[in-house]
Amino acid sequence: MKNSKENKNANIYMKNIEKLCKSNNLKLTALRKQVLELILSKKSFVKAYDLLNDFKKIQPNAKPPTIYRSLDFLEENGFIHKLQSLNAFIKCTHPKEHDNCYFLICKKCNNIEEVCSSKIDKVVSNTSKEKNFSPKNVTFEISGICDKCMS
Amino acid sequence: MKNSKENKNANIYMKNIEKLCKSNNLKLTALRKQVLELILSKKSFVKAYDLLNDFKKIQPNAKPPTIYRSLDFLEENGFIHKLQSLNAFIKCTHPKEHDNCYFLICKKCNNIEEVCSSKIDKVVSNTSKEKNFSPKNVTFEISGICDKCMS
DNA sequence: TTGAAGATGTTATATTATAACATAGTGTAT
DNA sequence: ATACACTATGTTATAATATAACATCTTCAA
Repeated sequence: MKNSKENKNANIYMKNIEKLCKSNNLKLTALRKQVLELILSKKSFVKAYDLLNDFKKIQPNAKPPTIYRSLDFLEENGFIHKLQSLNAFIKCTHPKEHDNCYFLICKKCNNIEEVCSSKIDKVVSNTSKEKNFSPKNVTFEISGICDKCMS
Repeated sequence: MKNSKENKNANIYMKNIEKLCKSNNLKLTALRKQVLELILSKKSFVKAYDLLNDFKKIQPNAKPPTIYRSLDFLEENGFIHKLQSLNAFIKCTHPKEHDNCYFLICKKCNNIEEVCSSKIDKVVSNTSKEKNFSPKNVTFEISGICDKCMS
């Protein structure tokens, strides 16, 4: 039963988020939790309006700001990422455990791999020192063809 | 006379683009050239619809596809970059001379610094080998506060 | 208990981008 | 030169993404 395994993983993930919110004094409201649950239920990234349509099944009068505000909260607190090159959203694989990460985006199967590496932090911090630049947000996305789709 | 200096630089830049198009058998049509000129006339990035409004001064019946098609051509051939985190476009500082580069985006003054570094190529190629991923496009944008705006 | 701050509801609209089809220009094989 | 295939541009319409602005409701601390 793959689905039940996925549900279990999503449950574990959500418990972790709840704990993080508690310890960071963040309000994981019912709305925000529902939106996050929908995002977790996806195998890959999700578009805001697809999420809205999903959410309308729970709450038929939902509107774009409903979704976008929750996305803002979830992103600000590092629970999800926005993929800028796709205008899409995806769960963070290890919330609050890392700073920067990058994404391998397969154009064929739409699979996303989130990679955390100290190398990218080094590139960012080295550049920043060199240029006297104070970095706040990093977007690093590599699109191409993944292992599976190559063969 | 700062403007005349900038015009001169834009002219030199355009001569180079013309040469590159000739040698790469690319059609730099009047339309594409005009759009590129408008982009070159900007100190920083430009949004597609601002470009459209500018362009309407030359050709009042211009429509979004007019601009987007030219942007596509210019981007595909490496003469401009799309800044994914801003939905904006900016000239490439050294067309056809490099593969990957990244951008330091100042949130205060909107200045963009294009940085080319072999380090990013290394991160990309190392990751790709490790993950057996075949990279095609790289988006790497760091937003923050620049040197000037820090002081 | 009240009132300030934050969260959500709601309406409207702004912004970004592309589909689809018509027309015009360009180059090339005959 | 001509016709025909290909590319570029014109044009209409609409899709897709995102936010402004204001109303109402909650929450929680003073």
